[in-house]
Parts: sequence; C-alpha cells; structure tokens
Amino acid sequence: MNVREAVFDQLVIEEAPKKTFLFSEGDSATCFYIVIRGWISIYRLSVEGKRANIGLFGPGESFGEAAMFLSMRYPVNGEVVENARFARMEARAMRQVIEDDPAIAFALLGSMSKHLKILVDHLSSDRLLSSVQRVARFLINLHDSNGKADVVRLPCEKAVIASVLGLTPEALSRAFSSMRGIGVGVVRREVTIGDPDRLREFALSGK
Amino acid sequence: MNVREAVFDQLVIEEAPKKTFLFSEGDSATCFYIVIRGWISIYRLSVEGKRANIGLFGPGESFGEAAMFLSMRYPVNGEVVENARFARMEARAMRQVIEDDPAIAFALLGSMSKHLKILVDHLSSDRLLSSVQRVARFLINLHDSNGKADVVRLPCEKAVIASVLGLTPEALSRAFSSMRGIGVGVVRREVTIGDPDRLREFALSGK
DNA sequence: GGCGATCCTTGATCTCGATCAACCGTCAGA
DNA sequence: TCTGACGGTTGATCGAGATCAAGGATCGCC
Repeated sequence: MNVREAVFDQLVIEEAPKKTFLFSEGDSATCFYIVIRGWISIYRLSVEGKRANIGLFGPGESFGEAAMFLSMRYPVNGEVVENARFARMEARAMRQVIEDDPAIAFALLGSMSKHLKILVDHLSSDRLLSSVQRVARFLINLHDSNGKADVVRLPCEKAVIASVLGLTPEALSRAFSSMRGIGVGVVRREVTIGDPDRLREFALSGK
Repeated sequence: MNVREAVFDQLVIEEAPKKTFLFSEGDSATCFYIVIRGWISIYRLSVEGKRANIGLFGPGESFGEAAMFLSMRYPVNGEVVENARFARMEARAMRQVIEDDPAIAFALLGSMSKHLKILVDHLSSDRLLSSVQRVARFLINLHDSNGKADVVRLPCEKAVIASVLGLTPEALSRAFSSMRGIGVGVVRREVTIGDPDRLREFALSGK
C-alpha cells in the first residue's frame, strides 16, 4: 500500500452545517481536519466573550495538525461558518502513518510552515496597517486566489470576515463604504473590484 | 554516528553584539538558528518604517526553521537585541540530517507547533486584552520561567519589550506605572513582583 | 568634571476604531 | 399578510492608546 492510500484509508468524510462546533478550547485534540467544501473558523474567546478569529479555512486547507504535537489539547475553538464537507483523521492514525513513511512528515512540515507564515502576516498587518488597509489586503487576496476575477464572493458572513480582520462589523461596513472611491462596490456578498491595481496600491500606502 | 552527533557536527557557533542584523526580509533563508545566550528579535517593518515585533528568542530557543520549508526566503528581519551567542545550521545540512533520521523531523514538528501556539497566543492577546493586561501577562510569563522569583530582569531594552507587546515605549511606561497599585515596581531592568497572584488575577480580569 | 548620547518618563493632545443605538431589507414561519 | 429574527448599514459618542513634545537619569568618553 502506498503512502497516499495509507492516508486516504484513514480519512473519514463528514458534513456539517453552519454553526456546528467541531471542538472547543481545551478539548483533547483527537483529530486533524482537511476542508473539502465550505468554511471553518478557528477562534479564541476572551473572558468577557469577545471573539478573536485566528484562522479561516476553506477548500483544500487543513488545520489541527499542531495540536497533535503539543499538549494534545486544542488551544482554540473551531466552528463551521459556511456549510462544510471535510475529512477528519484520527491523530493516532496520523502519527502511525508518519512513522511508516517519513515523507508525510515533510508534507506536514510544509503545511505548518505555511500556517506560521500566515499567522506572521496576520500579526504584522494587525499592527502595521489601518483597518481599511487590512480590508483592502483581504480583498486583494480573494481576488488573486479567484483567478483575478473582477467580482469576488465573500466566503461567509460579513461579521465573520470582520472578526478575521480584527474589526467590528460596523468598522468593516464603513471600510467598504470608504473604498467606493477607488472602485470597490459591495452588494450582499458580491464584491466588485473595479481597479485591482488601484486597490493594491491602496492596501500598501493607505491612500 | 548517532543523531545528536550528526546534528552537532553541522552546527557553527557564533557571537554577535547588540544591533547586529542577522538577516532581512526577502533574504534567502540559508540557515536556522539556536540561541545559546542573549536575545534576538524577529520583526517586520511597515512601508513607513514602523516596527512590528513577531518574536523574541532567548537561550534554548530556535527560529528560522519554517523558512526552510517555504519560499526559501525569510519573511521577517532578525536582529540581535542583547549580546548573543548562538548556533547556526545550514538549511542544506539540516535537510540532509532530517532525511538521514526522521526522528529529527518529529523534533522539528514539535518546535514548529510551539511557535504556532505562541503566535496564536500573541494574536489573540493583541485582540482580546488591553495594553496593561498584555504587560501583566508578559511579567507573569517572565516570573514563571524564572523559578517564580520575586524580582525578574527584563531581557532587553524596554523599547524592544514594548514592540513585542505591540505598544509604544510610552504606553509600556504608563502600563508599568499603573501597576504600582498591585505590587509591581520597576527600577531600570529589575521588576519587583510583590503579589504574583494578584498580578495573575489582573492579567485575566483587567482589574 | 563637563558633554553628549541613550534610554526612559511624563504631560498634552489627537485619532482611529469601539461602542451604543436606531433603522432597513430580506426571509421564514404562523 | 403579518411578524419576528437575522444580517447589515449608518449615525453619534466615547475612550484607549498613538503621537508630539519636553525633560530627567545614567552612562561613557574626552
């Protein structure tokens, strides 16, 4: 049995609607996940119940790997924010597969490096960019990962997007409004990007 | 030759004084580092030159692993902020060692998981805690990792600490002042923690 | 000792985004 | 058709922390 088969063999495919909670902070980290369809939000809560989104994972992305190598507890909460289909794999099985074939370890190292890089981007844009610049950057990313289409679709509710960007829903709404002048139009979940280069410039300079 | 020897064999020990730049954003990621003495700051710069500290690494900690598995470019800058002695290892040699012994891959996975966890903590405390709470949390961590001594020593300049916590030096200074009431005294780099439990409580509740 | 550099603190003011509150459009169910 | 829930927008106000500005302490060096 080759590596790919060994992995697939251990995967369990599941479906879950919006608002399904996959795990909570402190739960023992029994599996890691690969998203097939829909979106899943990873977040933390403050003592007062405020929510800080740590990650938003869509088709093709995986999460939960790190918890398997640490305390065996998830340090975050996971919730489906857009009806999802995903694959789950038992941590135990995963560790077995890795031991059987170290190539898997390299794949894992690659994916965790990517997560690290994304968190670094996240942290630095939180600290170095204005709210509007962060929104602009988010739209640019959406645009680039959708074949540079002029109209992109927000992956989930605006309130979740806001939380991803470290903003309140109100602030996100205002940010969208303020970008009308540079060719950004928002109707429900459809965002029209009139001038991608202008937007890109704006994300960098804030002007 | 066993694993440990194989790794040590490839390490190069170096020393560098404060203000030495180890690498810049965009440099090709040729090595990863293990700190022996002193402190090294990992940070990003905005277009206007503002600095966002991403990490602060001291004795026993390593950094730069992730870059080896990604674009081969450092996504951040690295600077010595407290006279340092550290070990360097060529990425090429590292990859070789991993291939020779997969146990190393597990060690790397563990260390990268830890980095991920730290970044998650960082990001969520930025968003969920007030500036004073973040400072309190920082002091608690110092206290705990120094055998719970009543007096802890700040690892480097206050301006760097401030940047680590996402604050201006002024804000850090004011945060210290405001914690006098709960038994925290700061004289140069010595921080006296009169009532650790009180401080811990404060870090959580902000009161 | 005198001088400047570095690091830190303190005060005054300003600004961005949070918060509070009202309102609108859409949709589902009675 | 009415009604309430939900998601979103907009307006008014507030406040934490940034920014600007000045001054103080400590140090090394001539």
